[in-house]
Amino acid sequence: MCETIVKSLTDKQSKIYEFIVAWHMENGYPPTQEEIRDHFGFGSLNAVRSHLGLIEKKGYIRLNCGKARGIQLVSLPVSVLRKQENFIPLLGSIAAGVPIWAEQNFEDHLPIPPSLFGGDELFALHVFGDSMTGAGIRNGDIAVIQRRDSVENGEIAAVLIEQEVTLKRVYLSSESLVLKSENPAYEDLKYAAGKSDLIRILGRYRGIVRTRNNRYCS
Amino acid sequence: MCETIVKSLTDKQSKIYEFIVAWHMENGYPPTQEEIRDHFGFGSLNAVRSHLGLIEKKGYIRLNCGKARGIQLVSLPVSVLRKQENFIPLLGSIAAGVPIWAEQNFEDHLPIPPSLFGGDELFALHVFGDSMTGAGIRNGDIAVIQRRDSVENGEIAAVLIEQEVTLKRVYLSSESLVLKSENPAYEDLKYAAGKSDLIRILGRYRGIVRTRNNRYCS
DNA sequence: TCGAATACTGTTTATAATAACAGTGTTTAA
DNA sequence: TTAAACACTGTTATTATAAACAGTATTCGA
Repeated sequence: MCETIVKSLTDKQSKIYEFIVAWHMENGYPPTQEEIRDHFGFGSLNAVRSHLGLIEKKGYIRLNCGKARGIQLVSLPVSVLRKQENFIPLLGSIAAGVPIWAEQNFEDHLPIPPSLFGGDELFALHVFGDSMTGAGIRNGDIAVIQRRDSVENGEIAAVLIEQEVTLKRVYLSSESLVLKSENPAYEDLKYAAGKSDLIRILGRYRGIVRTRNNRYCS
Repeated sequence: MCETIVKSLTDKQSKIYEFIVAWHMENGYPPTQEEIRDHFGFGSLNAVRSHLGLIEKKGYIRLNCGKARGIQLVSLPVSVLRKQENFIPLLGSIAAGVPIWAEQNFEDHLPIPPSLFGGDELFALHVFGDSMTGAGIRNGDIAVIQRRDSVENGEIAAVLIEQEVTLKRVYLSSESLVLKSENPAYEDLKYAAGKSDLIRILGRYRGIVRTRNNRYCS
């Protein structure tokens, strides 16, 4: 397959891209350059045009020359078409220090409506290892997580520990944070209250999807 | 809310509607009236316009007056939504002696494309009890099953035993059929080869879906 | 500190696309 | 059998939209 080199967008470009996506979801077709201009309050169409050109160069859209509303969303055409409410984003390895929704974290989309897991801000992760087998979560499962900065005591959460994402049961007291696996072979991880910034809670566990071959292939 | 009365489309209208949907999926934006005209070989734009007007009146699309490519697909029509490729039927209690696909067995539809579980003839079942916890299948999970009359030795299958559906690991030899639970608390079920017609294999286990509250609410 | 990339304003031109008017057969159901 | 709804042709006007040209100010990394 040909590799697509997807460069990261600047803030402005990102906002314009997001607007196009949002408009498309809202209206069922892409905005015109003028509609983009009006939304951002530009005085000139060329502000839009030059941005679109750059966004296209970076591989996020395709401009169909001469066609009205000829903006194709390259990377997520399907998700936009069938609307985000029908998909749960599947994140790959999550880079530390990067917002979780950052483009670079996305790996794929599970064609499952989030409503099935009863929540918004859902994402999915591959589960590696057997640290949560006691909770019926196994190596290769896809865990569905709801984005949260904190969770209830005793809840299972996706946590980012030293660049790695794992599922743990979280117990937080005034003096310490304890992460328990549901597998006797694993030891609890304890963090003094002060040190708890070493870990980052990504969200709360909401469920799993397990397919035959333990992996999702589209 | 106001009820929309969706009338059925004529053949021609249906073809045009389908074309719009297909074009949209292909290109990421709707076709223009001219593009529709060209596709159907009409000599006049008004052929298209009048059709679109009728399709709109019947509630399938919305025409955004004056806007280029202003065709909104209003409701993913039931025909598309209901398409089997987007759903896995969730069967309730399965009545003995009745074909598994019988209407009366249907309880709901999981809005998950069967392709995710890599197969056809898929259906889903609620899992009751903890007989398969050793395989990471827990009470309340939804098991995805592929309709089969027989399964490989050692595979997990949905079997109908005395009016009840359960998941078991199936071992078949020339003289007997053994159904094993993955939980030491349960004893194996053994059937002499002759008696094996007491049970009925419904299909092979393909995966599970587990939602927060252990049940699916639509 | 200097060039390259970015983020714009302003104007004009060309064309893509819809709307509106005026018709003709053909099917379909009361 | 007779409207009413459907399935079209043909033409022209109008507007929605993109493209092209010519610039300026700002940010940012080497």
